[in-house]
Amino acid sequence: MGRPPCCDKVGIKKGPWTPEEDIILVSYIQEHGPGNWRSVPTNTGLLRCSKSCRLRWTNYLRPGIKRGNFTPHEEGMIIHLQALLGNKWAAIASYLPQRTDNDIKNYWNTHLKKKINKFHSALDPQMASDSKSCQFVSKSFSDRDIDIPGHASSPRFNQNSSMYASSTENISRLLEGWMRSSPKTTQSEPQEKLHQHVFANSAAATSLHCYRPEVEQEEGDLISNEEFESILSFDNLTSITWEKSSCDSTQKGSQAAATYDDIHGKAHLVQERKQRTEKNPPLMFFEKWLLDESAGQVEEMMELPPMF
DNA sequence: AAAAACGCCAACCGCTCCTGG
DNA sequence: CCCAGGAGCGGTTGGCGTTTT
Repeated sequence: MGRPPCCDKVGIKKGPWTPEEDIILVSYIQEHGPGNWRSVPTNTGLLRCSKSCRLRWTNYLRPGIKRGNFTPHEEGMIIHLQALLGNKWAAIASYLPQRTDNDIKNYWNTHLKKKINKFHSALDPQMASDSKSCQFVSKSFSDRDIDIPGHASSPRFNQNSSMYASSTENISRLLEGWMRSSPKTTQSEPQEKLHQHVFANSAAATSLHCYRPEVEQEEGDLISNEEFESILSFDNLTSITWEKSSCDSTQKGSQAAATYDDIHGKAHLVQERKQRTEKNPPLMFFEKWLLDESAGQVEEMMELPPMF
C-alpha cells in the first residue's frame, strides 16, 4: 500500500521541526483553528505533509500538554488502562487529557513494559505462567522501584524541559485566550463498535476480574462484589464505553475542545466526571476503581522498600 | 579521552476508519 | 452501495544525549 500522496511530493521536509516552522503552524491554527490539515501546508507554505502538521500540533504544540514527569498516579492509571483496554493509546490518553497518546505509548514502551517484564522474570515461574494478566495488573503496583532511570526524579527528565520545549509552552500559552472562546463540539462514537472494542480484549476483562484485591474491598471504600460484577456486565460496559466515547469526542471531535479541557486542567475534569457520573451511576464504580485505587496503591507503594 | 553501548523520544510509516459525493 | 480522500491510530525507527567501558 502506498504512502499518502502528500508525503510522496518532492520537497516535503522530514525530520525535526524548527521553531520557525512551529510558529508558522501555531499562527495558522490560531487563526483558523485545528482541522482541515490538508490545507495547512498549502496555506502556510510549510514543507511538511498534512499528517506531519497534525502530529506536530497534537503531540507537541497543543496547549495544555504536560511533558515528562509522569506521576505515580498517572503511571498507575496507565497500567490499569493498558490492562483493561490493551494498546489503545488514544483511548488511554483520553483519561489523561494532559498527555498525548504518543507520550503514553513511549512511556509504556520505555519504562512500564520494562518494569513489568522485569517483575515477571522475578516471579515464580508457575505463578507467571497461568494467570499472567492477573498478576500483570495486581502485581504491577508492587513494583516499588519508583526512582527508575528517566523518571521524574532522574536528571534526565529535567533535560526534557529544554529551552525549545519551554518556548513551545510559551507559544501554547499565547493560544489560551483563543482556545477559551472556541465552541465545544461533541462527536459520539458508535456504541456497538465500542462494545467490540472492549470485548475484543478478553484478557483485559480477565485482568480486571483478577484484579480484585480483597483487601481493598474490605476497606469498603471501593467497590463491592456485586458492583464489580456489574461493571463487567454488558450494560455497564456500555456505560464504560459511553464514558470513553465522551472522552474521545472531547479529544478528537474538536482539538479546540480538548485544549479547553486541558487549560482548565484537572479541576475541570473532576467537575465534568462528577456531572457525568450523576447521569451514569455504574460508571462511578469504574472510575472510582480507576482513579482512587491506583492513587492509593501508589501511595502504598511509596512506603515500601524497592523490589528490584 | 575516546569509543561503544544504551536509552529516550519526536517523527515517520502503513494501515484502518470515517465521511461525503 | 461504492469509491476516494482525509483523519486518526498504533507500531516502528532514526537521531541525539547519556552512561559505561
